[in-house]
Amino acid sequence: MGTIGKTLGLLDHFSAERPSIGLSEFQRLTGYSKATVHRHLAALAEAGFVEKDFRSHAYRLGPALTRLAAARECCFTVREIVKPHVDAISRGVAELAHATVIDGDRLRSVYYAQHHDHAVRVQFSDDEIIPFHATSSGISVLAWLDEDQVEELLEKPLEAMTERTETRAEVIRQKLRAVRRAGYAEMNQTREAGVCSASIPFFDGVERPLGALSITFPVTRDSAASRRRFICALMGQGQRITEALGGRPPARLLRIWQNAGEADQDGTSRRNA
Amino acid sequence: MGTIGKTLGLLDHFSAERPSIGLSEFQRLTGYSKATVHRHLAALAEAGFVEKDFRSHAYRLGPALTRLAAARECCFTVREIVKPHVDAISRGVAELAHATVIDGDRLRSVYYAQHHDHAVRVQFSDDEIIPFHATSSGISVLAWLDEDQVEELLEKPLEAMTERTETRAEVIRQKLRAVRRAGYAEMNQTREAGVCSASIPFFDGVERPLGALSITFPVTRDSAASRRRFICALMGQGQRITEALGGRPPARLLRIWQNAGEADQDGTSRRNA
DNA sequence: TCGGAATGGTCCATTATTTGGACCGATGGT
DNA sequence: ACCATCGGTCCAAATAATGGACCATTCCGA
Repeated sequence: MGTIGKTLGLLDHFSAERPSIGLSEFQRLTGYSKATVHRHLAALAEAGFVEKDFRSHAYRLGPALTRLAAARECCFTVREIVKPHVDAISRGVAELAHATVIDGDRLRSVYYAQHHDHAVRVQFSDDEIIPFHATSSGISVLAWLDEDQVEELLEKPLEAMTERTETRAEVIRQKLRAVRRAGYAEMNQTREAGVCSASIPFFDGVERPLGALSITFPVTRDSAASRRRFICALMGQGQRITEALGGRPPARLLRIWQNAGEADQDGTSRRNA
Repeated sequence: MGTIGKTLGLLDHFSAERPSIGLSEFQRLTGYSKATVHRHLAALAEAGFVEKDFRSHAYRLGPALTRLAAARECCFTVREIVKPHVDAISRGVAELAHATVIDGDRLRSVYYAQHHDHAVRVQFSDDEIIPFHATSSGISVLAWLDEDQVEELLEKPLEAMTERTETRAEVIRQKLRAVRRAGYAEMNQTREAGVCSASIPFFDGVERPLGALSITFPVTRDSAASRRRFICALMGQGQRITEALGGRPPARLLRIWQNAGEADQDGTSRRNA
């Protein structure tokens, strides 16, 4: 790795938990000599990527990052970032895939890709209301949201959108625990009769859920095998879509996804043998 | 300048207006050889600071920036960034200084610093309503806001908070033009009887106004000389506070501030001579 | 009050990396 | 079919990065 890589690597040692780092601490974290670390930090500081704390003590992330991130966001909306991943999912499983983001007390659709292989397919329009409690997207997001925020949302009365919609907060809390363990959420006709869905969440840079990626399909195509395919496809994109958004999934979730992927590999090879 | 500085310098060529740049274009922009530019971009891409467009064409800002910016924002609120600048202003002019940010259709106070030199001083509390049309902060922000957003705000009925509050949209539009030319806004008892204020806006990374920095003082201390002092102090912090926030003021405003600063220098030296 | 062990920071000869011109294949316009 | 331009690669020469020794300051316990 070249000098540039090393220097930029320094920035990765900052996080929400470790917002400022001193010279010696950096030396220990990186293994480079003090002089090297100091020169790298000086160069980063020169460009505004880090800044020194008041009495030239510890270093922390600098304003240039905010500026550049704003420039990126400005011409590169969530929709565009998410698009290729939604398209990939949709192509992969030949069903409706869509991405939603948190917008106050509900989710907002940012992009969806319809697939045209099936005569029977789920219709979808952009301006539909997507409540947390009645959709797999919502549940997969809630599962990784701050407990306080979850409670705030569950306190309000929950609308029963179909006869299968769960409206009891305690049952939903239980579901969230199961979803956290499973690494994905699936729902069967809780929002609209005849429609099932499966979802995984995606995250921002500090492991907060931003929204969800989901597959929506008619109940007539629901089976153990198809659900397995859908969930596998979602998990395959999970890490990629979060990274594309500049985010980082919780390590715990990442492990679940990876284990699931390996288990599936094994299954596939056995079937092929 | 070392290698690192050159590499990071590449990122500065991206902006809202030029969101993606090809290899040859970079070569022209920087003057470096194609090989050099390519290697720098490859290193940046490796670290996620830029990403290549679909068919390995142009480069654009990468997800790592979003991630790091989020980490920075997470432990480093606007309040903390703004604080030293507000304190500096307050100390410098011995008056109440405060910073506000846009919050929907009004401003929200994020920090203020009271000064205790005067027996008579403006009282201020955190939860006051700060409407755009009746405050210098609001006017200075409006002056640099999207025309569409300005119109949206001026369409609503404007409350007369004192007998001097301007409520005619057309007169306010006129005022905004004057404020854009002047580089600052000042108001005399338009929000509260006996209270004057002067403000300058600060900006995000793509030249959108975020909020304003202002000095608020009793009308009894209003004079041409004091106003001049206040405005001079504000303009002196203008660029710094925006940069600390990771932002960039419009070039046009920057020129106005610099010219004003130089003019004042001249004035001072003449007075001292 | 003192001394030791942290801390942040600098210097310089050695070392390893960066540099840019020449060169290659691909693409697109005329 | 041509030429211009694009992104990308290679390698000897030029240059910048490296880290151990060293210094000043601060902090902490005796």
